[in-house]
Amino acid sequence: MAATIRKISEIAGVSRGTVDRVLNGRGRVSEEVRQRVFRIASELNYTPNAAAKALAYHKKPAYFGVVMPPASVLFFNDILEGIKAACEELKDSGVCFEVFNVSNTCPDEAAHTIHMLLKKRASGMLISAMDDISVRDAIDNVVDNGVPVITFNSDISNCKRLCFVGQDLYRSGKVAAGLMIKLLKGDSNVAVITGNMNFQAHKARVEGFVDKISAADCSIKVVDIIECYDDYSLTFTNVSKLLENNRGIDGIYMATGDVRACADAVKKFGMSDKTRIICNDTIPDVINNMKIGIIDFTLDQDPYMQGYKPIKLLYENVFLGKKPAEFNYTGIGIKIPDNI
Amino acid sequence: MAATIRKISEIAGVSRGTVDRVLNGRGRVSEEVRQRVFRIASELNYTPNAAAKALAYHKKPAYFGVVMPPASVLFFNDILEGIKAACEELKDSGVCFEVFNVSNTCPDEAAHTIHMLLKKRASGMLISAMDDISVRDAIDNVVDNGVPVITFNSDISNCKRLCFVGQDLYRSGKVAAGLMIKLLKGDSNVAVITGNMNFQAHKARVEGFVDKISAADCSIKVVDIIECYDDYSLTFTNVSKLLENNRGIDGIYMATGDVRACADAVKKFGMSDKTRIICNDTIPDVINNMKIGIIDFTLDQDPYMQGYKPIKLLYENVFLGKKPAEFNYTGIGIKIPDNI
DNA sequence: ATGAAAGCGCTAACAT
DNA sequence: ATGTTAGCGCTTTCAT
Repeated sequence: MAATIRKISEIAGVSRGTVDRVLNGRGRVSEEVRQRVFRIASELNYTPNAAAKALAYHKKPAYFGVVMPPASVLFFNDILEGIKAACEELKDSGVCFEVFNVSNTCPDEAAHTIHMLLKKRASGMLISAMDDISVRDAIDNVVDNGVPVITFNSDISNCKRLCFVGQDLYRSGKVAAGLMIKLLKGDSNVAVITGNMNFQAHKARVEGFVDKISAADCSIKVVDIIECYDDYSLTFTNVSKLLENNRGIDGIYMATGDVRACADAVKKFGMSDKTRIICNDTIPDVINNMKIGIIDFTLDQDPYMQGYKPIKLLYENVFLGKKPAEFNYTGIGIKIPDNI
Repeated sequence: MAATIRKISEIAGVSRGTVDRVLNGRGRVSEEVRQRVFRIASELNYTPNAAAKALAYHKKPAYFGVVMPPASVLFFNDILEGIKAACEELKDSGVCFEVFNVSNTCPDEAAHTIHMLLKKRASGMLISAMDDISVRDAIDNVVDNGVPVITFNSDISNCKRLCFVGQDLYRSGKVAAGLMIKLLKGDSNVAVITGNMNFQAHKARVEGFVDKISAADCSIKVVDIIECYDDYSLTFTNVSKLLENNRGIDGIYMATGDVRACADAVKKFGMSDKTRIICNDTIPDVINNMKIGIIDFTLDQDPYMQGYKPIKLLYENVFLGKKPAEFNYTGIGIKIPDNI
């Protein structure tokens, strides 16, 4: 029989209310009783009963905030699906989540929302925002106030968040390389397009790709790594340069950037049969270009799970005291039109 | 505010006990009251509070049975992981699951266990067994007694089960074809190995593969479809025949069967560079053969989800009255060593 | 600083 | 056939 607050209170010779105060850090308990209760709880391997807690919180559910970009950033549509599904599952669990869409280019907006949520006495937060100092400071402030924070999709470096849920970017680059190796036989040249190598997130996939190609027993050469800063025309121009005059580019890995621009350039030069392209994420533009044979594979990062999992982890942490792993990587899915 | 049994009872002018009897079909209620209660419940859009239900069932949880092959069938290891995870999540939800491992070759054993579970008054069952008449009859008997059944991993045809969780085999064959098309350029010949074309489950993938190849604008010919009945030596012999004398086989699709036998034959003839192989499932033998370059891709059917999902669906159906979709297909994952 | 008790929505046992 | 009531484990409010 699992331990309960009642059992602990009987053993400790105090009331259930006191045990509740100790275990939930509500203060107003003598140090001696506090220690005794903690000791007994740990000896009995106490974990709170989720159903009882949920029922007790029924009238006034614990409040959580989710801070993320608007769904107009297409990719976040699927993340939102996961969030909704998790909330639905937890609807009788005594918790309630509110989503705040903030700009994904102006970090101050995120920081501001985070401060607001702390004021509103949120019991926890889920955050997907730019890796900026203002966001980092806001998060650290929240955590210092005893409120846990989980980052998802894109991590915030060196902050006090509880954990991160998202893709292992380096590994994703390796998968892309593994695929490229299967597609290209014999001596071949590939180019890599990314956003900005000064951003760790834009660099990681490139490194994974290059490392895997170097380590593999294959005759592929990475002939170019081009930063296009997520810009359409810059990408179009650069890819066009790669393809024109038949310079012998056999494959392109779009690590980060505007896939449509790349596809358009390939179409313009009629190189779709000669040039193998691997990119990321499963959004309409990519799907369409895969269907017409411009793009060979896209790597999916399971956005649904990137929404679903953080909600569950935050709930489990706050309500059940579970400690998540620091990094919760979502699967790296290889997609062609048939298995989307 | 969500409707509760109390609110319904007040509107209907009956006691909460009576409402409980109606909504849970415990009988001993007049037809007139029954109808009134149902009408009010539906008008208020009533759904039971999961936490309250869980707490009430705390002392005597509802009992569910899981009937499936032993974990010595390697593939079921991962399914069991999913089952365990789901059970852990539901541990305070007033339900309890017991797993029964039965032979996957002798269907009577499964049927017998199913009957036993009905006698033990199980509130629901999860079943993965041979598609045999004895199992079908046992399931129908259980369902006729008002106990829901969900099949998983392999479906039981034409039975009264609530739903199925597992792979869309036909679609899986199409994905294999999609990959083969990417791997083979120019005129090429592929062979398909399966178990027994009289079994719908062994036939479906082959059909998906062949249909996709036919529909695609490619110059691949399916030159042979060979039944090997999951037998090692038969598979080894047949694959050897395909490869010896350099008969121009460029690809092999192992739809169903002994992958190790196929890999061994390819090794024997030293054709690993020339012959592209696509198979199914992510088990040690397959992983090892992918790492050494014998197998190019394997298609994963997300066994973890095939264990996790049925548990959740059964719980949600019995406890929360949710109707699942009839077919719950798990993802078709394309795997190479880098993304396992 | 600590205790006592009501209540969250549902079930089950008992009473009528 | 229907009503009444005592829990399930936890939180919260009110006393002391």
